[in-house]
Amino acid sequence: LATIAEVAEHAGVGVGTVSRVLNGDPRVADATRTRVLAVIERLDYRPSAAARNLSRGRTQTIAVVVPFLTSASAVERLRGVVDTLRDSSYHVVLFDVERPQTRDDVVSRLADRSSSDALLVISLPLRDAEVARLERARMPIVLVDGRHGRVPHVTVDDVAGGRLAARHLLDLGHERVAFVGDTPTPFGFTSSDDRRAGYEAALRDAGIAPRPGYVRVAPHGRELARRMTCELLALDEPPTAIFAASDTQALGVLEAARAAGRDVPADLSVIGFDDIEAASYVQLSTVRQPLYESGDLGARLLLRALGGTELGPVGETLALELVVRATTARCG
Amino acid sequence: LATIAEVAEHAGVGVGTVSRVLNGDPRVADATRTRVLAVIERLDYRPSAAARNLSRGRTQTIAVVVPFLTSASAVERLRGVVDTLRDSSYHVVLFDVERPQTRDDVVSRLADRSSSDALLVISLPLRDAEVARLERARMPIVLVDGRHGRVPHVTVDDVAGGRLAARHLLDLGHERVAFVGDTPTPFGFTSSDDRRAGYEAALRDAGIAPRPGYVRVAPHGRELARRMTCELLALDEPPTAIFAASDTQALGVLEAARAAGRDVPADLSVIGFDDIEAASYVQLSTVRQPLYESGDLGARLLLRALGGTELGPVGETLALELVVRATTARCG
DNA sequence: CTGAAAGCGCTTACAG
DNA sequence: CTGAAAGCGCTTACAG
Repeated sequence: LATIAEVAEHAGVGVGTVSRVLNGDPRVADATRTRVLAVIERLDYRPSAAARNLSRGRTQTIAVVVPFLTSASAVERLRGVVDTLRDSSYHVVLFDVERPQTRDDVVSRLADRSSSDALLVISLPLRDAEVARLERARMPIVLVDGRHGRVPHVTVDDVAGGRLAARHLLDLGHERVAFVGDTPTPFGFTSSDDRRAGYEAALRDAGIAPRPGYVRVAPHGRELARRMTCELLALDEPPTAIFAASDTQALGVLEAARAAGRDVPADLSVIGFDDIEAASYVQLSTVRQPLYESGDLGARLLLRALGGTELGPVGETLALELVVRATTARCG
Repeated sequence: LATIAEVAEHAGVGVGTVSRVLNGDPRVADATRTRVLAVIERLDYRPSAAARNLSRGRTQTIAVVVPFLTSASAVERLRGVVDTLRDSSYHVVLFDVERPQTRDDVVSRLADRSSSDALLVISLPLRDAEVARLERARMPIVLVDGRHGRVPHVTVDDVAGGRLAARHLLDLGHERVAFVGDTPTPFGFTSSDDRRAGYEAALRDAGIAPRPGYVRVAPHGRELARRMTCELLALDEPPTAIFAASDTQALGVLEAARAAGRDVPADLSVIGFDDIEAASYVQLSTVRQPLYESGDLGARLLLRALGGTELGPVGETLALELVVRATTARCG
């Protein structure tokens, strides 16, 4: 309720001096500072963020865009971002993008320095036109789980990850290895496709011909993965192993296996991707990608950019790791 | 980059007129409006949020405080909040509170109309002094999964929920029923205690004397729940059923049972609380509380308050539901 | 070390 | 229907 003018009045100084005290400017006499601080305390004065933002031209705010409900992994990345930003002086404004329409609105509105100082985008590709507009607005950006030639980003090598998963199954003697993944999304994700490419490359390298019907895709989600698996298990020659493009989908695969009376891993090996928390609940073998760390690193990069460091179009690639638990075993 | 003054200049009008066009004020001639809109379009003009906030005295921002990593259920509530607020004109500023220290800082800083218009607090009790200060700042507040005499809130009846869980186990013929829950937290949560109270009441009603050592508490988390269960299972007379105060803890219970070679539900029945997504993965019986809906309803209440409706200290109590899956069965 | 004043970019009575 | 001007509450050169 109190304003800087009232504080100045009560302390018998000018507003400029109060402002200097507020901002830790050293050129204020100790006696004056003490007096001003006492008045601030007494009046329970808090500077208006809105006024400060306007006059400084900064908002101390970072906009974080994330497709929230879409995947458990996005939440994990967000945690990394929020944890890191908490110790900074920046606030996090959360934009949850579900529909492509919302995505477009949000991204276009965000190219606006008056509402946030910087932009962190999780698991959402940016179009060239959008990047251009953001650059024009001189808005620092970092992409987490996204890639763009002109924007700093944090990713993993999904193709290598797909290879890793498939090779694990091949090493266990499996030859009938199927893939369950995502259809192309309206947002333009490519992770699932990249993982499939890695899977196919690994099979090729092992001299195994691709089988028709062994690659299944549907919109992301456990339920549809379950259904695709039902179809796979009903084939004349069903797979002995399945690589799911995400742990969420692997959970659907496990569900279908259980419903079909297939013992995992005796009858069917299953491997996922991500290592979300639920993966360890069900002892799922998977390819771990550092989700939390990706958010953490992305936030750090952004803070560095806000600190004035020119990041350039750097891409940080985080390491993947095969995590063998109880859902994969030797074939036969 | 463009300002309202430049738009006005280019359109040959005053800034007031541009402002009126921006805000949909009807008293602008159609011709003028068209001309102004054309200039806005051409200059790619976007009003400065900071300037608007300062002059309107509102920020179009809702601060959401949530103990984020602490529990899967908090994330689910947050989803409900964010989903509902997305279709409003309000932005969500996320405050993730992990340490009690952070909690205090955040809550005290938040009593400030210049940085947000309203406050939504998830799973965090508010102290009287804090409520008083918030009221003084005339800041609308809603508590989700919290209770306070003077603040609108959304909760469930945890005592009744505890009863529901225990009675389910009793109905199945169990007499040696243990409880695994949380120690009092520095934040002052009481859900676990309330659920335990319900559990104890149900046992009492059934004429079953409380057994020493059957009630175990530790800080929230799967791992510690696992350890407590190990101890329970090592008792001379181990329980035949365990009620965990949350699904997260129930997952730890299941882990311990598996490690100890106890078949669930043949040797041990397990029931949780919450019905987080992972519960269905592992076929966990549980008491479902509407997590997403609690966030959704909380956000709606807050929007109503922001719309000028006086809410009063209403408390909305959502319904609980027993969900029987595969981890509970008849005793013996 | 400090004050007076301009400026940040909007909104909104107030006149006309 | 529209313009000129005050006001929102800070920050920051500019003088002194």
